[in-house]
Amino acid sequence: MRLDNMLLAEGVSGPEKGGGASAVAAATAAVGVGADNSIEHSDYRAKLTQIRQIYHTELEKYEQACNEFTTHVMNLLREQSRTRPISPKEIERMVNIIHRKFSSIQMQLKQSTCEAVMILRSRFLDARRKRRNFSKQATEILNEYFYSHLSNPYPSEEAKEELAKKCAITVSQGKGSTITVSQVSNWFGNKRIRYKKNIGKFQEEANLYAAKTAVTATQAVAAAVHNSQTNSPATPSSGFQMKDEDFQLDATEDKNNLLNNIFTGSSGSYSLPGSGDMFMSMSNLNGSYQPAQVPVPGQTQGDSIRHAIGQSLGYSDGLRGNPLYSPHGLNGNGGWHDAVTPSSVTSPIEGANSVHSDTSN
DNA sequence: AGAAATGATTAGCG
DNA sequence: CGCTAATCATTTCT
Repeated sequence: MRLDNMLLAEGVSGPEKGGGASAVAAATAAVGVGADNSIEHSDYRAKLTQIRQIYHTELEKYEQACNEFTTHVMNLLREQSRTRPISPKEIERMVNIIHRKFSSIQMQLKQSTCEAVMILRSRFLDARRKRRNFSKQATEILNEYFYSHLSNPYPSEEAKEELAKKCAITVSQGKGSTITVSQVSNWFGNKRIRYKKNIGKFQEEANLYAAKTAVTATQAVAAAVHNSQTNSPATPSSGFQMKDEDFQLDATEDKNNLLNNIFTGSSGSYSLPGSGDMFMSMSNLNGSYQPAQVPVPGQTQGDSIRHAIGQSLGYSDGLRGNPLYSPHGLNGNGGWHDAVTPSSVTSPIEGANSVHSDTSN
């Protein structure tokens, strides 16, 4: 019978109580379709054993009830046999009827148990229902990679593995700690899409991570800042028609915010090790940088700071791919080419334009 | 409570 | 098979 097989496969039926461990192991093995589900197993196991227990107790109850009922009927028949003759055949027939009734009830039990297991399984396997956000550190690592490879954010298999490992290591504090390669792939898929869809929204993040990866070489920065005033390294001028206006339109506001955030260190837990030096340099470069609530004519000041950063930090891969500072790898069609098409952008870039909802002013 | 963020899944494409 | 785009379901933020 199919239900029996099913239950057996799930480890619900099969070995009677006592052999639980092996049964559960079999069950988890059966459930473990993939390979990467050694997490949260305990939860599933607990639920499964619960189901198993219920199933067995119910089954036992039914059996007992069946026996009791048959003996009861037998007694009745025996009593009746005094008043009228009852053939053994008739008795057998009765017993059969009773047994059939009870077995049908058992079928129902099995079926509902099966259903419960299926539900449990689907719940368990459908990770969407058990989504855990990655830890701060993990997303940080992933973001770092993403923004430092913004021109081509497609990590190779090895890179994915490494990232997964790195995330797992830094996260090793408790639940949901292991991040698999496919999770890394998912993350990058989501990130690419979402970044592309609304670049403006990610501007702050992009700059933050760009700066972050950049500060790992603060000395170089300091050195670069001094003689970068007249250099122009940051725009390779590769026939790319990404107009700066696109960014300026939607980014001026963000720019100021993020700059404030970066340099005041007010954005959460982010701290910039060498920010003091950098800030000083920047301030000197553009003359007047007011820390907090700038009245926001923004453009000039933001631009100068932008250039200062772009020039001083332009060596890094991260900034090369950063839309604020240089043409990024996104083409108009939505592709992520770093080989740029000569001089024909067939469609205006939607992602950047669509951001400014208020065209007035 | 509702919106936003986010990880996972799915269909479709090359 | 890996990617994109759309979508789902859950978590986190407001």
